[in-house]
Amino acid sequence: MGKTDAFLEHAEAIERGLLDIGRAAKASGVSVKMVRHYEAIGLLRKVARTYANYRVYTMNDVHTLRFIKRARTLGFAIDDIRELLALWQNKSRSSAAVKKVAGAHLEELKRKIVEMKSMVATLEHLTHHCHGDHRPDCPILDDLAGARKPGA
Amino acid sequence: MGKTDAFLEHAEAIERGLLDIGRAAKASGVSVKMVRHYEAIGLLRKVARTYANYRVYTMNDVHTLRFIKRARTLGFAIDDIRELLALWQNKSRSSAAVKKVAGAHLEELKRKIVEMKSMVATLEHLTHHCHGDHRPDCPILDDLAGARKPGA
DNA sequence: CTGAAGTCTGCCACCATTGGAGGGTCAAGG
DNA sequence: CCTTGACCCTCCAATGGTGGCAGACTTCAG
Repeated sequence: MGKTDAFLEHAEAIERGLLDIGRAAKASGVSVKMVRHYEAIGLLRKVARTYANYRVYTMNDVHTLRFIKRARTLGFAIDDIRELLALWQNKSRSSAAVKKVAGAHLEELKRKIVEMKSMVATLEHLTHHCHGDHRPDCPILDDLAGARKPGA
Repeated sequence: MGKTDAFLEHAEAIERGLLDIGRAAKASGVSVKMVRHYEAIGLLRKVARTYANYRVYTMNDVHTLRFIKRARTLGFAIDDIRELLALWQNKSRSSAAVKKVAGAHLEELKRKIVEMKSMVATLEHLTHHCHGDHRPDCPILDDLAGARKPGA
């Protein structure tokens, strides 16, 4: 508070343990592109800049980026992550609120898996019955064309 | 060939068993929007028009739309469908070519399922250990924040 | 001083689909 | 004839998350 906020020259910032965007990206596993993007959409605070307008990150920012990265890896959507970040930073949160977000995502994942498994089942059935040779006859195309098992 | 191609007035077209886009959409299960889109990207031929510039579809077009619809339901990408449609319409195709497209898609689906299952496993583990009550302590946030089982 | 590597902003592309704006057309009924 | 409502038309934009490129500037090492 007392000290001026905008000291900030690149070399000096690095010396003081701060990171430029490249280092922050490497340290968090998020691409430089996405680091900027997350800032643009308000997932990450607007970070400080050097005189040359370079972004300057603290280790705290890197933690946030890692949090985002991990959440993305678990398939959370950006808006979910926005909420999770808010909960993370809110020390009077309830774990129920967190569990609710995770639970909804979990259900969505399961729903999608069921859907894809159904596709897989159908496709495996069809490919199993497809000769896969030089001849044109193909149950896969028959199915797509709407032929429903002529024998059944 | 002999007869002029562009008779085409709306009422007459309908009488002759042709369909306007709304009917074609309903008959195929594809939305009106997407019917136009599929034409725009060359998945469906450029259909004829009435004098008033309304699109006119044949039952053949409806079959194609159903084919596309079914393929999308099975998760095929547009470019895959483009290829499948070409194979469908090519009577000297080899079933092997069809099987190859389906097989690649199948593998991709399986890959995604494995990926999502891994997410589900992690999330279920975490939510299982989350109290989900008024207290702030939450293993889900701990995981996202990078805390790796302090006990282990 | 020069060159390479890093950073800045801004814009476009992907994929499939939906939505809207702003207009024309068709059919039914007054 | 005129209105009304349900169609249809085209064009444009947005979604979500990421990558890529262009043109300009900065930094740092040789």
